[in-house]
Amino acid sequence: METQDCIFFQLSRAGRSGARYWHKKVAKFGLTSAQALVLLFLLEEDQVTSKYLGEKIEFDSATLTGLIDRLAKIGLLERRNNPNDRRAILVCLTQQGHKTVNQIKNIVENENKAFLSNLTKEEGLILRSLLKKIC
Amino acid sequence: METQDCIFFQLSRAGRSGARYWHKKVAKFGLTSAQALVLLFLLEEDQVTSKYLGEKIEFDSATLTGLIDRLAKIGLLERRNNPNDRRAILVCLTQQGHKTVNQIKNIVENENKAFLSNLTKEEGLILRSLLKKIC
DNA sequence: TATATTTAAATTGTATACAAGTTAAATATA
DNA sequence: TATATTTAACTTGTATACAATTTAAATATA
Repeated sequence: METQDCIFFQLSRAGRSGARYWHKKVAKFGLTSAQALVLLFLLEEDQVTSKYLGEKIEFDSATLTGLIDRLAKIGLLERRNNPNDRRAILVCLTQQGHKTVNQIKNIVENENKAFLSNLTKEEGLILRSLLKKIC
Repeated sequence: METQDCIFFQLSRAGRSGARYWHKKVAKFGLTSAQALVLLFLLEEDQVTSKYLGEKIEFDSATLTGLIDRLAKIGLLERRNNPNDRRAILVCLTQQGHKTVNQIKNIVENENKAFLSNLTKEEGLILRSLLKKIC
């Protein structure tokens, strides 16, 4: 088997390729690709614990702590106390965070299409379903 | 569009999932997932420049410098002078490197199959061809 | 030939990514 | 209730990942 055909190589390369592409699109907002994804998830479900968010997007708790730190530092979200559990935090979009993520929301669908422009619509759907199946 | 269906998220997640899985399999050799991939490429084409290797596997030159450093430090490869170009190096497997990468070679195909066990053989082929198309 | 430009690696700095361990609070159990 | 266990987030340390810069050597051009 050629190493070029090794699935671990192919998935790693595709993940990096997507992240580089996406980063170029969100850099204008001062964001990394991972940060932009976190914000998009928070637009769907705000005021969630770090634990919940990490399970949703499959981010390690250590990774998420750093991500939240940096997004808080630039004023896009904030940690709030969780009244139900003093160990936990609530990750909340700020007003500025809402503004920024709405702009990202406006481009994400088109950038998905652009990134997959080498595929037909059907191929795009198949790719997504296969990726879901293996994760 | 749900963020779960964003291709940048899906590719990032799949890449991380594959890397975690592969790392578990090569950790017994004291290797990370990226290191094991680099060694597999060197098994196919040894004594190549860092530049060439980076283009082949789409690794940044800075990333590769570090990877080569660490693989050299544990004795699996070495930098040699390139007689044709004194700026360049030649990345070469050591005897120990050959020994280790041959053991990895023995497991990589089965681990590919195991990782993709949720897919049929056809689906696996389709996934690979779609990933190739977008990279 | 002398100078300018380009190029291969390495370096620096920031951000994931994740294993392992810590801390404080919640929950289970004696 | 007192103690043990579990849990959420954070911390620490190592390894990618990559943009930007530096260094030294190769190549192009005046």
